[in-house]
Amino acid sequence: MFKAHSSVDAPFARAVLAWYVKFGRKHLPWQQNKTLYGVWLSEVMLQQTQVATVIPYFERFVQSFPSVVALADAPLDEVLHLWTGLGYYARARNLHKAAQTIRDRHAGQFPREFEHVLALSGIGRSTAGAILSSCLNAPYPILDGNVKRVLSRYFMVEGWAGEKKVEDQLWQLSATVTPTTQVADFNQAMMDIGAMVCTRTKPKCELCPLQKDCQVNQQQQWANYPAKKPKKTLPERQSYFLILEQQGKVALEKRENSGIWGGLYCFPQFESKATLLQHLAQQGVQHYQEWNVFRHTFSHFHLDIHPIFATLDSPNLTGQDRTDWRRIAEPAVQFRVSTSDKYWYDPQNPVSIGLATPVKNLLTQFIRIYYGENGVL
DNA sequence: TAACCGTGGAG
DNA sequence: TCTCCAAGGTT
Repeated sequence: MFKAHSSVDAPFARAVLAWYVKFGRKHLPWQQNKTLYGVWLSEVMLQQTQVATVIPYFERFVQSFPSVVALADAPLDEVLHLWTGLGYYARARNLHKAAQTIRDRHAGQFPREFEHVLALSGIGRSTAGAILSSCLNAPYPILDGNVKRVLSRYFMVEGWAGEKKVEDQLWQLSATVTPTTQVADFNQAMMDIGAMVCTRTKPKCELCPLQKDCQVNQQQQWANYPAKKPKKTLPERQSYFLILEQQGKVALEKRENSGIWGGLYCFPQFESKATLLQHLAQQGVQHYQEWNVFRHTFSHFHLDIHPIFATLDSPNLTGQDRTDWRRIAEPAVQFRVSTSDKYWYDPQNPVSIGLATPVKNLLTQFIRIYYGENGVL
């Protein structure tokens, strides 16, 4: 495991640190009154996610869960609720699990030792280094997308960073240029340079503190570095969402804790229109309404969503309970949703559960139609 | 090693 | 409308 190698007096580190004093970001929410907990939370939220997207989520999260133990003690549904729309929901599940590990095995204190941090769910080498360097100035390099781009260009590294050989080389380079002191500012500066100066397209080389010795700049080759990842066309899948209404409430199911939208609540899904209609027929429902089809794109496939709306309009439920849905007529209570995997969701009195973005949007659409413009979500 | 895992902004 | 990809980690 490489630690930082460089001296702050090395030209690379000096240039980067001097740039940071003048132009670096110092006013992001998680940079104020730094705590290991807050920095950890921000680093996880920022994985594969842009700063502007994260800020409001971060604010809501620390408001609801001011400490590691508060997070650990919260129901997972509440955590996923606050993560709704941010994507990569395994991050939220891992965050919750790690908080419980910290509560139970580290006396509620976020660990300060690299190996212990790395062992927590959802924290890899780069995130562990980012947390400890940012909070404690511990001498660990980082390697996020920004740093990869800066180093790939400065040293003109060949090959796609997804290949282990290339990634190993970038880690080695990062450790070599990272100083053993002032690591917090240095690492932040490298990310800032990557995000603000050494951008993917049209880098502002004239504003870069590393311009003089940057190999890509000298050869006017920025467009070719870093190497692009080999692209492949995303497969297309179809899914039929049943939006089943009864007395103003909508049927939702809790998804498995793994896979896409893991742990979130979703409309009952069907692979074909025929199977959905067959299901409806079994409920004695004859009428339905097809809403507009729309495409939702994930990182690795397209999903064409076909929403089909129907109503269970006979309120006198004789107690026969012929359908799955009628067995769950009791609405879930706030904070106790997990006890049932199917329930009637009341959009006017919403419980705290995780909802995928298309589900949330369809619920909004439902409210507009069913309650008019005054609905609550 | 490669697939899996979300969403939204930029161009 | 479509492609690319962002403060990556896990399986």
